[in-house]
Amino acid sequence: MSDCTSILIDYFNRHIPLNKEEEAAVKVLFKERRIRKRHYLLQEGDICVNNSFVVSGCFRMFMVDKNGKEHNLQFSTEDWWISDLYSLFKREPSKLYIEALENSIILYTTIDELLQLFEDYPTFSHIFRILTQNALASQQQRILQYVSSTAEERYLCFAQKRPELLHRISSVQIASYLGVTPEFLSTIRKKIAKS
Amino acid sequence: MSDCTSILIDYFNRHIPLNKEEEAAVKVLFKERRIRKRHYLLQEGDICVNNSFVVSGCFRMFMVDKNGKEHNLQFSTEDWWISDLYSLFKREPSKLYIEALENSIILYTTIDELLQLFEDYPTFSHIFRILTQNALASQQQRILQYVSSTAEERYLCFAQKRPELLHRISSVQIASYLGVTPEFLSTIRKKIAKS
DNA sequence: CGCGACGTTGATTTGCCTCAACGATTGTGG
DNA sequence: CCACAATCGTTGAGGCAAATCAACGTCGCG
Repeated sequence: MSDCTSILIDYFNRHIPLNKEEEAAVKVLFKERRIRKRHYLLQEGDICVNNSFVVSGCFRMFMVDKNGKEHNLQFSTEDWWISDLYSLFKREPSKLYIEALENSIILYTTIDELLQLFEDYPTFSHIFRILTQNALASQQQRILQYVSSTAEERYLCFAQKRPELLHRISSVQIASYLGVTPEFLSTIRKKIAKS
Repeated sequence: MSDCTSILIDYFNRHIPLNKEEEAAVKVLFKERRIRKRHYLLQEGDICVNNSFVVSGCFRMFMVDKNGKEHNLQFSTEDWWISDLYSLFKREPSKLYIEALENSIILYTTIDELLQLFEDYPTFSHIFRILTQNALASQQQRILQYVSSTAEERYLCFAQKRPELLHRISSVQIASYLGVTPEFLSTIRKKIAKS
C-alpha cells in the first residue's frame, strides 16, 4: 500500500517549495482515510472540524433548501481541498453536506492541528491564506456568473473549465451545480449539439 | 474637524481590545478621505490597492455584465469595510466597481501597509482573517440564497437583515442587488403590502 | 428476466423580463 | 422663485426562459 502523503507534498511543492522539516510535519499531521461512494464526509448540523485534501476520487458539496431540494456548490477531485471553510474556521454548525461520488481517499487534519501548523511553519499559513483567497475568488465568480448569465452560458463555461467532469459525473449532479433541472440541461445539450 | 480614527479604533476595540501601541499604529497608518456622491472608489481594470473602512456614508460594489447591465454585490455603510478583497490580495485587475451612493468619509491604507501591520501586530492579522472569513460566509449565503429562493423571499430576507437600507437606497439599487428589475421589485412590494 | 436508475422528450405553467406609459418627486438653470 | 427637464417608482400588456409533470426508451445489475 502506497503512502499518499507524497502526493500532498508534491502538491505543496508545486505551490511553495517545502524544506525537509516542513515535509516531515506534513507526514506527521495528515492522516489518510478512505471514503466509500455515497458516504458523507460532512452533514448539515455537524461542525466541520477536518480540512481534507482529495488524493483520489470525487466529492460534491451541497445544501438542501427548505423544499428539500439539493443544490451543488462545488465538486472536488484529485488535488483539490474539500471542507466547509466557514464552519471550519468559525466552529459553527455547517449548513452543508459533503458526499463522496466515488470511492475516494483523502488526507485530513483537524482545524486545531492546522492552526498549530500555521504557528510552527509560516509557509503553511501563507499557502492557506492563498487558498482562502482562491475560494473567495471562485465564489465571487460564481455569483457574478449567476446574476449575469443564462443557463446555457453557465453550462458552456463549466464544460470549458472542467471538461473531464462531464463524463465522470451524472447529469443530475451537473444540473444541480448549474442551477437547472436535469430536463433542462438535456435540452441545453441538444441545442448545443445542433449548432 | 473631528479625527475619524477614533471611530475606527472603537470599531477594533469592539472586536478585539487594542493596546496603546496598536491604537497608535492605527492612527499613523489609516488616512482619511472624502468621497462625493456618484464618485468611484474603484473601477473595472484598476488594481484595488486600498483597504477602506466606511466612517460615514454609503457605497455599492457592482459588476457590469457583457450586456452592460449592472449587478450590485454589496452595500457598505458605517462600520463596514469596502474593497475588492480578491484584487487587493492577488494584486490583479478588478472586475468590479465601487461607487459612493452618498457623500462619504473613509479611512484607508494600502495593501502593503496593511501587510506590514499584520507582521508588526498579530492582532490585526487575526482580525482581518476573521473579516475574510466573514466575507466568505456572506458570499456563501448569497449563493445559497440565489439557487434556492424566489425573488420575493430574497427581498424579505434583505428587508429583515438591512431594514435601514430600504429607505436609504433607491429601489433601482436594491433591485439590482436582489437580481430583479425595478419593475418586478415594485410588484413584489405591492404583493407583500396586500398580504 | 425484471427492476430501478438515468437521460430524454413534449405539453403546460410560472416567474420574471421587456417595453411602454404615467404621475410624483427632485434637481437645475434662467 | 418658477419652469422645465430629469429621475424615480408604479402599473399593465406581452413574451421568454426555465420549471413542473408525465411519459418513454435504455442500460446496468440483482
